[in-house]
Amino acid sequence: MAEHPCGTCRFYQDSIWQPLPMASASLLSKGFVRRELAAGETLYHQGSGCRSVYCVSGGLFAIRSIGPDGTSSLMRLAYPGEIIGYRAFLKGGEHSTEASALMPSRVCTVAERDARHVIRASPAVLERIAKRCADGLDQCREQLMSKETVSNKDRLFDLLNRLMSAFGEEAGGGRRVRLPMSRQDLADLIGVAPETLSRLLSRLEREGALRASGRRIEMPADPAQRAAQR
Amino acid sequence: MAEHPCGTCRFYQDSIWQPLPMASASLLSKGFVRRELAAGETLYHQGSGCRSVYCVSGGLFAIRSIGPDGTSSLMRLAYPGEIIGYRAFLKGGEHSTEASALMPSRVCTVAERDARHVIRASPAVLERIAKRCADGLDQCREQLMSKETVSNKDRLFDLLNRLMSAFGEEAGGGRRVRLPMSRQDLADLIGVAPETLSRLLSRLEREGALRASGRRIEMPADPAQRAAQR
DNA sequence: CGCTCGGTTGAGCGTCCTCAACACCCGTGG
DNA sequence: CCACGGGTGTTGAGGACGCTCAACCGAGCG
Repeated sequence: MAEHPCGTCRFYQDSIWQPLPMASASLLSKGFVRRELAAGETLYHQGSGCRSVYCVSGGLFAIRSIGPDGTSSLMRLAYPGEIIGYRAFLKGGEHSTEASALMPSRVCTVAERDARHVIRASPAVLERIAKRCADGLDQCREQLMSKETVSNKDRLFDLLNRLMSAFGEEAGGGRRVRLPMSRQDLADLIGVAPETLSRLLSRLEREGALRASGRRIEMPADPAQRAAQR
Repeated sequence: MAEHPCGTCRFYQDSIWQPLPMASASLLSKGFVRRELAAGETLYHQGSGCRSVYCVSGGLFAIRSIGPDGTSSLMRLAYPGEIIGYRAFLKGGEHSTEASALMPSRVCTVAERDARHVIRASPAVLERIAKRCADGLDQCREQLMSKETVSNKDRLFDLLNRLMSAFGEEAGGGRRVRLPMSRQDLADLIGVAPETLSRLLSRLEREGALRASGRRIEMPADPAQRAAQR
């Protein structure tokens, strides 16, 4: 019989497609596509109108905004478990950003048509999508807030910590990670010029919070906490 | 018979409660309360859990965030036509901000219970609320964006223009408005220290974009445009 | 009168931006 | 093998902007 397509997913219990009555589940299965993306591949383009709902189930996505002059800037990251593309789905317009994989990644896709079918049959799904949207709003406001209250250096440190805990590995009394993005992207992410980012990294390094060499970042296990505490 | 409670509202055509089948409309009427607030009155408190959905139908509301240390800061304004309180409604948690009237104002309130009843009967309403949430998200990102790209002076000018067109009046070859908030609030709104706000105003004045005296702001009609163009 | 409160003005300072030069990595091509 | 060039990242100098602290001003009020 129709198993729930998210049944084996690591994020099943928090899935927006769950719980679902049997009939809706088989409806969902029809429109459900699991997709692997190589690093650099783009999932959807800014301005495109293909309004699927995507659930990141592995890897990392860059949500970029492309200015009228062609320059693009990394606005935020989407980690496994996050829903992306819901904004265009809810508003029914075009995507206002583009999403591309920063490392080999996987998404589960439900095409707009099918998603709307499922929602018609099970309105609770829409409720859960709306909740994700409200979460996104909270995050955005949080970001706006921290921009005023937290120093760029600290925000960079927080970001690196987040990446470290998501993708890092243990390495002799500390952790190590290979950053999946360029300095330029890193700079965009915390909202600073690349030169400034470089200097912030130097400062963190001088303070003993980390060691950086190219895209390799190492952080001492406990000492970093103590040093960063200051 | 049960008229639609929003029927006579200036924002009826964009109402989230519209269109609605007759049966749902009378359901809505039951939970529908129009409320007048005096300047300074607060609509809901941060941390409170009474999750009505509010529609601003007149006046102006301040959405404030109150820090753990008791200091409050004006995060954003809610103009007539906007829905507020939907975040707590969607997430089912407490309000993360407080809303208070900056001038004599009016809101239309639908209590959580009744709102959920209406939604159960007419899921399209939830869809419209979700859309408003996505709008809010867009606005928030827009704000984040403009923070990086637009100077504080220009952002202040834009804000004053917005207030001017919402609440200003014609006055001898220009427009005039009485600001419904303190300098501190104005400063919070554009994310700047009060001293800096004062200087920004001086600069705008020196450039001929406006004349400010206390809470009175005057803007020349066309010359301002030309002067601001520079 | 003197108080407080909101607002303005001034001085000093830190941070970040811009522009520019330079260092480095790694490919291609001689 | 080495020279070259582009892309990427770092470093330096100079300047703009906003923050903080502090003094001051004016209005409203006991």
